[in-house]
Amino acid sequence: MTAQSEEPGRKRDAAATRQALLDAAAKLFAERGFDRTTVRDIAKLAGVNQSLLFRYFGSKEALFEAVIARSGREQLAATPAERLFSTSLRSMLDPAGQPNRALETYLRSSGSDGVAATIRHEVGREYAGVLATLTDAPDAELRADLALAWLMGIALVREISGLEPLAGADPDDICRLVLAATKTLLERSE
Amino acid sequence: MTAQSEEPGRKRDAAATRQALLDAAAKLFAERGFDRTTVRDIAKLAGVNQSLLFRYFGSKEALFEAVIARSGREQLAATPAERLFSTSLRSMLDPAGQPNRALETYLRSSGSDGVAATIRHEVGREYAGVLATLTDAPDAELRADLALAWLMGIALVREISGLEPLAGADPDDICRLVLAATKTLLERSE
DNA sequence: CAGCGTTGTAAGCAGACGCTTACAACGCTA
DNA sequence: TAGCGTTGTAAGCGTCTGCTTACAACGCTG
Repeated sequence: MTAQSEEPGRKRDAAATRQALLDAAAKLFAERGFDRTTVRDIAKLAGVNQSLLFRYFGSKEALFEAVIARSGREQLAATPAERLFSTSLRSMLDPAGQPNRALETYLRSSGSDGVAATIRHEVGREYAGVLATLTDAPDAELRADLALAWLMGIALVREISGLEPLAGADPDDICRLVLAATKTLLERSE
Repeated sequence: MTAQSEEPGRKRDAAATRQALLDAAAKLFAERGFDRTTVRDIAKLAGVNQSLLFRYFGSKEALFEAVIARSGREQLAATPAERLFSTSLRSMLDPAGQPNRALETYLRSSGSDGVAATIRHEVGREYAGVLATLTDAPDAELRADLALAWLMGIALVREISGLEPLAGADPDDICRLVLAATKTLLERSE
């Protein structure tokens, strides 16, 4: 646990290797989900030997947990509640250059079980918890779950199924329709 | 291609074996999706040797195609357009004893590619096409896609993620909220 | 500089996967 | 009843999976 040099051009840098694995895993888990990402792919993208993945993280599931723990709460912490829905919607509609891919990872790992399922559950609960603060209806949490479900469904049908015209539609048009419909769900009564 | 005896208690009955494989595959594909269902599981549930699966269907993908082709268009043919959304919604909310699991299969196979992806695409297009007849808005098809996306998202979050309170909510409550919100999407301008 | 923990590499293990092959048992027809 | 196509079985092929092991290279500390 001594101080580590930060200069580039290094070899034998455990911290850099860990980070490379984390970055590679975040990218691949978001693109393919947990099951369809192999430890060999992650190690190859990170440019390191695959056995190091197990040395530093113990298992593929533990790596997944580390990835989600890092990226999952970033958007929640960075986005005010009243903008979370539209921000997340736009984030999923615009695949390019989005730094936060927590929901994408969530979606593409929806078939997995084990620890991956547990983590998915927690991420979903946190998003829904924030969305629930947007309405004062007695069933606020159910409404929030339904809104989140729509988000996931749109991303599912658009990015995974490629259903037209949704897949090629203008994000603005989608936002307009969805936000109009969710007004009855998430607005305050006052 | 001669006539086949239909009496029970038979052995060496190719038609019955084919049907057993089809039934077993339909059940498992709906429950686990394409990738997570193995040909060994299908053959075991059908009570036949797994090599017969390849004799009668050629490949796992071809079996999937046969399953979808059979069950996919049943609900579409049996349900009038104006009831398709609520019927499908209730069908997905009530997992027990539902004869039609086309959308469930669609959902749980969302991670697969290859022929499975193509078939998914077609099933989605057919559902959306019917839903699009419910509104006379110029962007009717986009609205239909969004409605279908909500269906899929609700099923995803409810049955796969198990997010509460959605997962344990009364189907009636869900239907009420969702149908109220989709009124702005799918109603006619009369 | 000797010793030793740390970082990295190469090879391989056991199991699961889709699919194929070789062959046995059955039953129709000539 | 002899022949032959059909139905079913058992075994295994090649590949991929997550994960482990054995070992080499490095660099700090005594």
